[in-house]
Amino acid sequence: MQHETTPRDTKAAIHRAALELFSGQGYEKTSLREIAEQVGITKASLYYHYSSKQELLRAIIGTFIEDVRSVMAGSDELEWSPESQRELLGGYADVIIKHRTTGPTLTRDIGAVIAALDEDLGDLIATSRRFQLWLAGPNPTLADRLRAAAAIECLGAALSITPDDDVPESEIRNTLLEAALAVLASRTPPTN
Amino acid sequence: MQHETTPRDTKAAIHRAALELFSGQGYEKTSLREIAEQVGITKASLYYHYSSKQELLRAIIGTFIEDVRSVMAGSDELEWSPESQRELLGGYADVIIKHRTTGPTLTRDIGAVIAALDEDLGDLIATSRRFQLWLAGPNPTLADRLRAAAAIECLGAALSITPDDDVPESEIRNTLLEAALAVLASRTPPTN
DNA sequence: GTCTATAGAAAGATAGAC
DNA sequence: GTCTATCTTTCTATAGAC
Repeated sequence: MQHETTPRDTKAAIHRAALELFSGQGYEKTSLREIAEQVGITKASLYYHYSSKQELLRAIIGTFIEDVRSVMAGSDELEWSPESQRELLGGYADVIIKHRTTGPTLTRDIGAVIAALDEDLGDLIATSRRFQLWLAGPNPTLADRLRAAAAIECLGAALSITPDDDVPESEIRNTLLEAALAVLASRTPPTN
Repeated sequence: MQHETTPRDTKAAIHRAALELFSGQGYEKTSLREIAEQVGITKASLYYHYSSKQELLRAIIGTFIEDVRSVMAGSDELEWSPESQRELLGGYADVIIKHRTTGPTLTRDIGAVIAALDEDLGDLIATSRRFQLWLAGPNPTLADRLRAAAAIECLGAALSITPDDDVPESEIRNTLLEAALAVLASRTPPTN
């Protein structure tokens, strides 16, 4: 309780400001000048803490990516069953809700995120594919895989809820999880 | 069959090139130099056909936006019923699938799209909100509205399917529509 | 750790000849 | 309608003093 803008952790302040600006107006449209301005330092000082704009982005999305991969990797060890399906999907929902503030940056600036991931990208894509396939259940048809994609997309709706809405996170989680499971269970009717 | 790069419609060629580049690497990361290069003209010539980069974006998303709004506006005239719900949701799916190539640009560069919409934005947001509320059914709870958002998100999965996949569009449509309806029908179980 | 100053590149856009 | 040439602005990033 000594300073207004926190003591020596300018680094954290930069992180916060960047996250806020990236979320609000996108990665490309946000300049380091703006970030520095919001923190109250100069661009040059910013470079003391982060060696590039891309590294700043990496720092922001890092924990999210790690959490997502960790959950998805669970599909490599868990045998498929309705119960494990529910469990993993629930874990996925938890991660998304936990990182709700980082979400917009991730979904919106995919291009920049992909570039920032660099060598970790291949791994993540492969893990994601395995997860989606696992989610589709045993011997999945094309439609099953489509449903798996849709179920994942469903959980993404958590990002479209503004955090200051008076909807408790537990209700968001439950509602969307049930919705995603309903998607997986849905089957096209006889004909149409 | 007189020319390689089509006769006098440079404008259409610019449109195509821009759509391709925007989809591939994003709006902000694509420069007018790149677009001009791909078309085989200079930047200056490009400005003869489109007065700004933003107008080029407007031209690209224009028909999509109009179609989406048109479908959503249907909720203002149709009385809610399970049948009309299915009908409107189906129309929404059709629009998304129809504009699949434009989709990535729209979802990815939201910031730029919002800026380009400018005065049409307010209208679109309002229409979208009414549509979502209508979709949630009569006397919707918060959870109902969440499900409506998730159902819409569901249909967005159509954009994540690469067009050269050998999945027929009709199957995509049916599968995702049933999935979205399943979301709307899903209800959280007793306790958890 | 923070600053001033600036390098170097690339962007969007315009003027005016042909 | 297309070009060359150029303006103006802004960006990321670095050098070096304090």
